[in-house]
Amino acid sequence: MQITRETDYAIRCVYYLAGKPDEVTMVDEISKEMCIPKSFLAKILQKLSRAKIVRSYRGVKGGFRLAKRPENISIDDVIKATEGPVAMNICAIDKKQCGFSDRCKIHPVWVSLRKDVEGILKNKKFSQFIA
Amino acid sequence: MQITRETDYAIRCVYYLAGKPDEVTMVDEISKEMCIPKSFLAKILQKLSRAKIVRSYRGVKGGFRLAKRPENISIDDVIKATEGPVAMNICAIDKKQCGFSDRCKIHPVWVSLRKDVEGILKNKKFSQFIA
DNA sequence: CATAACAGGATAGATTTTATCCGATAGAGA
DNA sequence: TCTCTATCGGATAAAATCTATCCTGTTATG
Ligand code: SF4
Ligand code: SF4
Repeated sequence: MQITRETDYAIRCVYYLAGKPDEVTMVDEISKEMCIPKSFLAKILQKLSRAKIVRSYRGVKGGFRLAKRPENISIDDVIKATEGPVAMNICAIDKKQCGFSDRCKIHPVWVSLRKDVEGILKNKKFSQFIA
Repeated sequence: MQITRETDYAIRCVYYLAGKPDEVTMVDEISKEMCIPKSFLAKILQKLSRAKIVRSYRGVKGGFRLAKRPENISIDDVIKATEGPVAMNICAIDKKQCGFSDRCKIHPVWVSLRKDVEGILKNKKFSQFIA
């Protein structure tokens, strides 16, 4: 029912980077400022990087920077990057995941709820959270 | 992000019982009809019983029956009984669960989303699902 | 009082979560 | 070019949670 710590960290991390979208920031700084275990954060940033939410810079003076403007990154994007699509039940993503779905009257509840929640989270852009 | 199998089973189980709200049904029957492992279901029914969603009858001719009318049982009630309050993040239930919540601009998103989702699920009564 | 059916506690395998570590790689600057 | 720094990516693992089963005890029926 809940997002994982990993995803929460990811959101906090993007939130921090959104505060200085033009600077390259080291893992170590984000880790300290946002209270996220450094080695774990490094792994999370790799996922965000593959999802094109952040860009990485290696070597001396390296670090991370948002790959897009904060107004073009939603909370939903970050969740997708770390733990896949939002859904409150397996059948909301893929009906076939449940052998019971053909006979199931509850199924549409999850499909519709997913649509609602996804819609809300897609509308939460990081530009809204900057201090 | 997702409800557990246990909760899905619980919902299916209440759904089945809602189809015959005045009969006492054995675990074995629910198990077979709804494709739920019997011993697991027995445990789940204990939780539903403690939550006053079903009533149990012991001894010969025993089994389970809804403790209320289907129109007075919501999906939210069942989720609460098996895995506690609906929330997409720890801080949506209790701000203090996260040491970062005082400084956190994302926090209100989860509080508001929780309210929305809870509202939707509270409105899904089992009377709506009867065939 | 024999039997049927639930109650509740103990247990355990599988999976997921939450990390950590290390060798490899790439870039900046001397 | 050489060195230093910071990320990359894979391996690893402890802890927590999920999923499920079993067994003993209790209760009610006929
Ligand atoms: S809601 Fe119905 S279709 Fe979806 S997982 Fe549960 S039983 Fe299957
Ligand atoms: S959203 Fe903010 S307050 Fe909530 S858990 Fe994450 S960091 Fe903490």
